[in-house]
Amino acid sequence: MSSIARIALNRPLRRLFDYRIPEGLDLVPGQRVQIPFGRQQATGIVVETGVNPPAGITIKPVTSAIEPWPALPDETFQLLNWASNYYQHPLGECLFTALPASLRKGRAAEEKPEQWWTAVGTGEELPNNAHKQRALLAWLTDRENGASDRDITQAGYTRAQLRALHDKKLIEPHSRAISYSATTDADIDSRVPALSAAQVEAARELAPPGDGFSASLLYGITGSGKTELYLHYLKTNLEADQQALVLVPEINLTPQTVARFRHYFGDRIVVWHSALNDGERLSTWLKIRHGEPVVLIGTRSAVLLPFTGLKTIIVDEEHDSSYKQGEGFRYSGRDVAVYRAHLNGCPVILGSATPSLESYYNAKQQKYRLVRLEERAGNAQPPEICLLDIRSRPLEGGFSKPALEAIRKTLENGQQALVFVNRRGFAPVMMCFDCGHMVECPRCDTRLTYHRRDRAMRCHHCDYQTAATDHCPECHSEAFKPVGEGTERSEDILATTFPETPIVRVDRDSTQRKGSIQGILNTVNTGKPCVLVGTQMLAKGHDFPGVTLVVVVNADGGLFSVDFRAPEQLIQTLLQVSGRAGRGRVPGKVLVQTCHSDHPLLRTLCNGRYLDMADQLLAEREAGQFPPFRAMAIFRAEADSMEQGLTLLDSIKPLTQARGIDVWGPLPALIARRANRHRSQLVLNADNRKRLNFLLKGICEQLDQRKLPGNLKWMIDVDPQETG
DNA sequence: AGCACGCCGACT
DNA sequence: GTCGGCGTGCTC
Repeated sequence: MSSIARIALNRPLRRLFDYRIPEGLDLVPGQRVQIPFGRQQATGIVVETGVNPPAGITIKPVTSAIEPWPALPDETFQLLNWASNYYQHPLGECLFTALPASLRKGRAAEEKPEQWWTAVGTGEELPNNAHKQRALLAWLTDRENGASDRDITQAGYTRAQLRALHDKKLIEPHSRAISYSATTDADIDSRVPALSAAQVEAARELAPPGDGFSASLLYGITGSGKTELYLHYLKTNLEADQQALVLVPEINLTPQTVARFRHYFGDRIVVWHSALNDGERLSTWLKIRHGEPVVLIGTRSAVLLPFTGLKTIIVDEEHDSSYKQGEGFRYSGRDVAVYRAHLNGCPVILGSATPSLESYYNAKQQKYRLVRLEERAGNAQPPEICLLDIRSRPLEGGFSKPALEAIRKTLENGQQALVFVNRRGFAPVMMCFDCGHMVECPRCDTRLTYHRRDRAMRCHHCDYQTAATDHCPECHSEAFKPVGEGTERSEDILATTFPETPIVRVDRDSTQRKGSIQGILNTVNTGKPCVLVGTQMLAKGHDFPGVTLVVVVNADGGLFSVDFRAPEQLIQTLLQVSGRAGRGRVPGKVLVQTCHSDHPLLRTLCNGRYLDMADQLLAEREAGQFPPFRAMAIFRAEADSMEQGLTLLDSIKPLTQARGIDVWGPLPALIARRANRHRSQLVLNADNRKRLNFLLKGICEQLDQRKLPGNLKWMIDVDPQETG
């Protein structure tokens, strides 16, 4: 009896397909195979062998194994199996996301040898006007060993010139295996980075590799030198034949960061991010797969790479929401990293100045060890944070008089100001700008959201809705508007108020227009007085030594959003943006405009201690029974009409009725229409993750049996980052 | 996801 | 007469 292999394909199918294994072929899980699939040939990945074939189907044989070894080694394969189940995403798509594009298509797992060229002719016969070709030929003649394609294009010549010379038989190609330029030992600092007393203390508390799984939450305030600590940790603990993974948010993977690591690890440092091309991807993937002892710095997807000797994982800025993939296979790089460390029996270090409530909660539950680093390196002082109540104050483009005065003073002192417009957490919650009143749901402890389309106010936790009013129901003021409106004009107002001063806008639009954030920031780097206006982008990564004042235009959107994560993100962003101020000699000041200066969270913000706020926020999450106290998942639907999605979600709602599971919706998503697709959602909030997972699996199975119109799509988001 | 099959409208 | 639109169904 011949054996059967159960195989996953890179298709959005929640099923596997069985194939006969031909005589003499040995297959193991994780191995790539070529298989006939319908009328086409496809690449598959072996999931299981020796299974019983289903009855009543003619089983085709595997065409061939693409290579004799598993592309996904055991530990990576197990990790992806776990993730497929945890996130309820089709296994095939999960497995294939761990392969570079060329391997997904079934191409050989080897690098294309680089093309090298040498000159063989003098070029006398070249036409007089072929200056470029003549120059390239001369350049090549100078190089006895020839030059590679890459050398040639880097020297400023083109492929067209190369081809022209080749056609005239003046140059000759050879292939040569890619040689990596080795960093000379002199380039590498063999010492361990020097640490301050506080850093030494923190380093001692981190578990060394070799002691099995451990997770540490490194709480290190801005400027406390977390990167030094990572370097020190890797340098002292990582053995010469071991691999390490350092995850960073995309925005933090800058040449400067990589250079800092290269200084100590030379060519052992390898990077992984979205800007790599297919060749670079394959090359790095192969290094990892073949167990080369690299230290890989990468973004989210790096956590899925086929390491075979992984001994340490570091997740920098672990609170960063970009670790969660927002579409398709919606995994969290941070959470997968923790599971991977567990699977591997190795340590994982989660670092942040503003830890996520999830991680902080795990630390409080003694699941993670909490390592504190609360001393700023050097002698920079933390900024002073003040609240500026704007109730009943006339605003100009969102600014109160005192805020504009503060900006004026700062400029007069020859310093720079940063204006932060908080758009994240912006929720269309109706608020009275005179008395601060907001309309709450009579049945839930939550604010109603304003839906402009039908001028209705709705609750996202039950089906309550009511018509929007023009006046404040409390004080009848006409200043009754959705929070966040009126901030668009911030830049204009600044330009007319301070006509002599450059106003530098930093947001998605302005950076796209001018190419890079760096160009925009040149004005700022001169140190001359100016005002920076921007969103999220300003909060991360960049240092502005000349900025001594930060004005937060409106914090209230984040305080009273329907999204339960908004207050956490607000606090994190405010602290990160505050960290931009006063990095030079002059201490910084932060002015936070709000209609709720008596809000307990904002009051705590003024002492600048993140963990105090995290404690408060955790208490709120517990009271509201939100994650991390419960496990959340969202069924999302997308269709050509809102009706279709809501009907589908309505039909699965009865399936979700179970003890310990709260169900909210179905409701239109906060962004109800995107690219002409109408989006809706059904939120599940469970007291038990296992039960939630079991329930999701059952519903998926049922939905898979149903015949749905082609335009109607549904998906599951486990541990959602955006709950609007 | 691909890809084929299928059934209706406007073209040389 | 047929070319092609995209709805529906299937892939071991």
